[in-house]
Amino acid sequence: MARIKTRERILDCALQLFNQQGEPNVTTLEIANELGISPGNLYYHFHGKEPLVLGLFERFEEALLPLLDPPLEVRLDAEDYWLFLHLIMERMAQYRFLFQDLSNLTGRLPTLGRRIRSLINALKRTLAALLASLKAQDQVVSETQALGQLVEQITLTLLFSLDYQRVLAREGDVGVVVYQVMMLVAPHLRPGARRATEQVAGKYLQG
Amino acid sequence: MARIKTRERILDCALQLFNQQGEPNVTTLEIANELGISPGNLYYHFHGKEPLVLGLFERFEEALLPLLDPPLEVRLDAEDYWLFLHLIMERMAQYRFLFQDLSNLTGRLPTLGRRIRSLINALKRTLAALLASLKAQDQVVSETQALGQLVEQITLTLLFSLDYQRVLAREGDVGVVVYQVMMLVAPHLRPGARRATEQVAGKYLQG
DNA sequence: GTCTATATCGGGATAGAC
DNA sequence: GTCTATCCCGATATAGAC
Repeated sequence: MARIKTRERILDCALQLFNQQGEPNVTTLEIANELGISPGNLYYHFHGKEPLVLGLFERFEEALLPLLDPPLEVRLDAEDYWLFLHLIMERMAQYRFLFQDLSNLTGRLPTLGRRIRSLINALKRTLAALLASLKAQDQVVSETQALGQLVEQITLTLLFSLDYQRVLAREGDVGVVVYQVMMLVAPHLRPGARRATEQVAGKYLQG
Repeated sequence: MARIKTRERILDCALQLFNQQGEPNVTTLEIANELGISPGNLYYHFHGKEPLVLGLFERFEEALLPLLDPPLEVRLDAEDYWLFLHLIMERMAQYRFLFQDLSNLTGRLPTLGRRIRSLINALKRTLAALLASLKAQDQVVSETQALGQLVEQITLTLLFSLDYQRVLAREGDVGVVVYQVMMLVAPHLRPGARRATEQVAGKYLQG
């Protein structure tokens, strides 16, 4: 049949509501009502909110993991780095509810916590590998200590910047996050690349 | 009488439990039990969790605001900046529950949201003023655009770094946050100051 | 697979005695 | 101010019919 399976529709709807209102503020009843199905039916597919969140996390993981296996053999430049970050952030923004209540979720669902940590570590490794590649080409001039810290800082920004924007009652734009990260990396680039990046960053903010 | 007023004891206890377990995971009943008073009594003093959170926020505001009125007339150097950040972070850490569920809290309690935003803005102004002062003394070399972004980045870090550490199942140390911010500012310092800072930062991480 | 109806449970609110 | 006892409600869980 052409109709999407109910299970998938539930996940889609839950994702939407979670993202809009925050996971703790959405009840299973609301999800059922929004979908026009009964609470009992929803319970048939997902025994509560917990498995729902886990189900959505699996989707997220599937979407993100392929990106964390970057083709390092090719020669890349700073532009590629921004593109890469943009793709990451887009996927994270699609599941932004996961990051709005990160400590809470990871605290309540230890399984989720472990898997998220492992995902974050994969992300850090990738970010570090790409930076190392840029350094090997002399695009990046900073020392290793500083770069290690830079990776931490980029990760922090990717994880929490949308949240930060929301707290400040701003729109929550992926472009802004990428801009922030560009400005974060810029001081570590060699002077020429640095100026170029700061200019591109300014344009990025509008688009 | 020598005994602390019940109202204050409730606030103290709530703060402790909120910080340990996260505000959403603590019930008024738990607080009452922990204190050895009845739920009814607690309700007599605070009609629910909402006024409790507000009450704690007021305390936090009182503790932080004096710090956000820095003596800009005196000549300061980078060292003073780190000390200042350290003091800020210590106070924030004392009320860390506020930042563990920031979007949630500000979403649920619009009043709190407004006041937190205003506090964040005061913080940003102060951070910017101090950076400008360092720039006036040629300690800082970056352009204004970059410095504006740096303020955003420092703010983000102060607000979310403890949370980040918690998600990674680390200890949640104020020193680590200050270290992160130092490494964030370092690339904007003139070469001499930069090296000095990176060295001090390394030591800071242990202490 | 999907529905309706009901049970359960936990947290918050509240009355009234002391 | 503080206690005990109870009520209320929203959310989740579950049984059983269709």
